[in-house]
Amino acid sequence: MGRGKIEIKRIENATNRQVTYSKRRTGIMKKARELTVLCDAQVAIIMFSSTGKYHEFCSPGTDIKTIFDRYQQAIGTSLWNEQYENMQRTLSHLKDINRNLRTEIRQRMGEDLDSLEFDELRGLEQNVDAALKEVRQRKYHVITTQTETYKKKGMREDPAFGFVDNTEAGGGGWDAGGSVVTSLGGGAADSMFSSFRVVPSQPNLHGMAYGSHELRLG
Amino acid sequence: MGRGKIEIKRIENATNRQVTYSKRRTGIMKKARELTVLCDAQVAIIMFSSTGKYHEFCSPGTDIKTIFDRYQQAIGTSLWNEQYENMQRTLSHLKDINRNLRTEIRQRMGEDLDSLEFDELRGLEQNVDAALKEVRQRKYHVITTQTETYKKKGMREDPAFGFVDNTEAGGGGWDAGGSVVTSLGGGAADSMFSSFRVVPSQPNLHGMAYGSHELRLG
DNA sequence: AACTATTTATAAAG
DNA sequence: TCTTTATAAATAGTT
Repeated sequence: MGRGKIEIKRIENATNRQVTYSKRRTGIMKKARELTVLCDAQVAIIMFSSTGKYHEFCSPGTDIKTIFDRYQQAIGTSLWNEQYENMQRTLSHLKDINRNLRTEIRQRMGEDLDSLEFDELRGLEQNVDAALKEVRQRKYHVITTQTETYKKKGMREDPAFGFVDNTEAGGGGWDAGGSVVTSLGGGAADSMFSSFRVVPSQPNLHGMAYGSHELRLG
Repeated sequence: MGRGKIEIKRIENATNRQVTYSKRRTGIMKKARELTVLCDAQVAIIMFSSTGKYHEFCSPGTDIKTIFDRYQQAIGTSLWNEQYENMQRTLSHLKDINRNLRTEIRQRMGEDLDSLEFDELRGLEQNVDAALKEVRQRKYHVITTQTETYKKKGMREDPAFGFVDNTEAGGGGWDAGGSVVTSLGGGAADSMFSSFRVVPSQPNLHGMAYGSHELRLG
């Protein structure tokens, strides 16, 4: 429809191509709008020109997201399912791990021991016993060092503590700062942390009140 | 363009509407195809008729998902950002919790104590000490019960163990079965589990080899 | 961007 | 739904 018939193949002249794109784009958008009104349909169009410019059309009364969600429903499978499901798998995997970690902590606190076999109990006992020795040793070391430090006043770092392993657990792609404070999923998970006070500047156990567990153990 | 001019407003006759929809839809799709070829453009179209039937067009050499990802990039903000970012927040939150749980476990094992203040060490010591007593008590209980059971042969559940708290940590929306086996994010996280053998049928600490920690504590 | 000869789309009819 | 056909609409080439 024009002064001459044209072959449907790429227009080599860039200017012509751009002009034709503009004209025909307008035409399509108009057609889409008409279709929407005449036939009570919903239409979503997205276009990218060869120069990278984008244009969109969407029937009034809805939006692109809605139409695409509906489309995904229609074809039965989310286009973004793969990424989404990957995250979901990662999430539930992390939850499983966390649940196990919590269980281990509880058991290391002397709780929830019912499910353990005798051999496991014996292993746990030995392990906790060894840990207790380590903690005591460290406590004595600290108190000794402190005393010496107070004596000398020459505040210098103890060489024995130079190698602190800062290896992180995560390592994935979604790192975020911040400390663990709020609840997640509500429920028993939180009770685990109810006795802890996390000090933001020192994300480890600083400020965690071990002593408060005495209430439970009492 | 037809035998008579028509007003652009909803066609009330349902049959006419459907016919017009069909014709014009075909027209738009053809135009889109031509635009794609002539102008080297990328076009994605999704339509829903008033009867709910859907039709799509997508430039060859690409697909709807690609065009929409590109579109989202173009407008600068993901249409599905909210859900996505929620998951990401949840993920990093879980990772934070996970890291803290691991740290607590290591400290309960007598490792990584350097960062603890004296008061924290004292609290930890008391807590581990109390835990040790609990574990020993439970161990003796088990060994006693076992002995009695062997004597009586009257295999019946011990009433004292009837109330096992099965409250779960998760409770969110993305539950999934499966046990914790594979790595997550690689790195130091895995070493935590290297000494555990998770028994799928019993997702807690059954089969976890506490004894193997002796290697570390040497 | 505007013009216009011509092609194309399509409304109505069969 | 498919074809026909008269007519409206779109647009290629031009200015």
